[in-house]
Amino acid sequence: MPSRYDSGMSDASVEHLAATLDLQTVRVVRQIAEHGSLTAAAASLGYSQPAVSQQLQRFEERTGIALVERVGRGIRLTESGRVLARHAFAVTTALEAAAGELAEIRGLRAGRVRLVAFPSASATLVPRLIASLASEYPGVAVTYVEAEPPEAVEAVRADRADLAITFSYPGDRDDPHRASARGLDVRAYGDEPMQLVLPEGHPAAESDVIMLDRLAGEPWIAGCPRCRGHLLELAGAAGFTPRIAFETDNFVAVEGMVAQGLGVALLPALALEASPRHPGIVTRPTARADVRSLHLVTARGAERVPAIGATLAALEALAAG
Amino acid sequence: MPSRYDSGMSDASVEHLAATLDLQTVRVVRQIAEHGSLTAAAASLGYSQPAVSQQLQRFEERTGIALVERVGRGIRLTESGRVLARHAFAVTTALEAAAGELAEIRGLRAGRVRLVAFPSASATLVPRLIASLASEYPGVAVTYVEAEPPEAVEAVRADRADLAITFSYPGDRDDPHRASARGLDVRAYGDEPMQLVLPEGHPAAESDVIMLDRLAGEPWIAGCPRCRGHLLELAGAAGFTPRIAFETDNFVAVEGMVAQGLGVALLPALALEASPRHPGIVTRPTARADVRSLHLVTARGAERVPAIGATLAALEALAAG
DNA sequence: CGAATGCATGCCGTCGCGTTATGATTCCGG
DNA sequence: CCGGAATCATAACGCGACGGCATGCATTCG
Repeated sequence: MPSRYDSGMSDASVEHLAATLDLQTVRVVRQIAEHGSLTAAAASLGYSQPAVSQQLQRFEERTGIALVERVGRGIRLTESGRVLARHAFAVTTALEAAAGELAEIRGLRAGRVRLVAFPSASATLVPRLIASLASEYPGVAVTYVEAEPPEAVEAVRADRADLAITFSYPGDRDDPHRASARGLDVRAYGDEPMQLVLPEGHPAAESDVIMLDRLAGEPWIAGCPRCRGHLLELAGAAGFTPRIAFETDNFVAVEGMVAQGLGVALLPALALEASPRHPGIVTRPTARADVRSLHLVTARGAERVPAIGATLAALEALAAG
Repeated sequence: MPSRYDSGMSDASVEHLAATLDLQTVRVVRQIAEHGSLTAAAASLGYSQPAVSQQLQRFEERTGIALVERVGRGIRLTESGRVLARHAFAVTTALEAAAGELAEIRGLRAGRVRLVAFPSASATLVPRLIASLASEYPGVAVTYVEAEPPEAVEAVRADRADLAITFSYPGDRDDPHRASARGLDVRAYGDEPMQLVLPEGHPAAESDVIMLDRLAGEPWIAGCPRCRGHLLELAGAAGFTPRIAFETDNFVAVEGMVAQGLGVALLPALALEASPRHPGIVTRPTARADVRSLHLVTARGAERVPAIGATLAALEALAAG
């Protein structure tokens, strides 16, 4: 014969109980344990007294677990109530720890951003960026690795980096705007002028700008594979196929070779800025003012990550300054 | 100049953030961290996919904290998301621990009940009660202390006991039904017959029941103060004032004195049951079938505490059996 | 014995939070 | 290169949880 004293749901599962435990009840019970009365708990939580009263009633009806019992004109926690209050401390403490860390990240007092950029940015753009971030947000950790555009984009996709600085040139078959960056955010970050590099005294250097086809017969010193692709693209448009005499991805070496009269080269402006101007060379823009485009690649929505947003903002400031 | 990349709420307080952290988001993020996709997290939580999608959006709008970023056709957690996921484990673990303990109590596999009862119940009612509880609910801890009714009620009020077994007699000025138990629950637990105790061979023992006034001239052996009060009350109703020859709260001693012919006594049935019948005495009910009433006193609503409810049910079963 | 205290109750408006249906991308296989 | 599957976002909608306020009831205190 069932007693009138059984709860009627004594065998409900622990999982279901955990799923129906709500934070409000946990907070309420914690405050009741600390203040001893329902009214004081309500005031402490910024609620009206009936609110917490109903909160408890809903919980008790839902779970069949009595948390408080009336005594006189007040209440006190039952055994279950005290048990929950004890755990409530652990729960709210863990939540506050989480909130603290999130606030640190949101306030840019913590966080990290993993940069990846092409090599010629390593000596110019990236150091300035890192210095700017470090002085403004000392709590944000910045890491940096070098990688050519295709690998850089892949690093973002595979979550090995947060922000990739890439470049592309018109006609580039690996243009980050195209398929390789599908599902990512790509921001244009301005254009970088291409500079022709000639030995001092080269006849073509007499004019301020140079038609590319004037150098059709020169031996060329090519850079990295993609830079070489850009050269071939531009030369093709100008109606000739350049004769590649040397190849190296070391820009300083390129300048040295040009100074030695071994050939001419086409270098992006950043590469030339990376080191003090090598003696014995001159640089001229192309007549068509050719450029390569810079891009910032992130996961979609990543600008809302404070550290990444701050990095994007710093990059904008660098471009403007 | 504010950048377009700032969140717009970077200085909101940690307290506010902790207050707006909700359990659903914590659970969702935990599942996303474990399953890697929003759809799988939804399935794991038993929700539809849009539900968790909106849950995340609401959180991000409320707090300005991005938890996920899109990549390809999927998502991944941001830095903040991973931080929250890490803490989410602590939070849900603490909640599950709480749920587990509550379920144990609800399922009567744990819990405690603190009993307090009057002395003559110690040897009869209480042992049977404890034995019954111990065999049916081995996980429930039972403690017991002896106290006379006024102190027993006070123990419940002061949270030194959960359940008091008390008695009262008609006209009792300390009747638990009255002011002393204000704000508590009082349940009637039947009546206990009062028995007159006479030495063997006493002339009044020849009849099956005894009119109290037949013993008006006898010396009386009184029990505890309240028992003495009951005797005075009944004798007063019968028209005489008993002459108290001895007083002791030791019921066995009372029986011994009666057996020695030192007087007669009025004892409750439970006191007589507590020990084997003392030789040389006989017991008879009073002609008016006088009784004292038993009561069970708890905090209001305490019957919903599983261990206390089970104790009440066990007491009912004992009374019925 | 009236005033004050503490909790419960009833009523009600709002909005959080689910659902289903549908759209927009992305990825994959033929 | 082109459907189809997979994944998340969006829209529309309904319900119930959850607040507040006003009020009632029991207890306690002066």
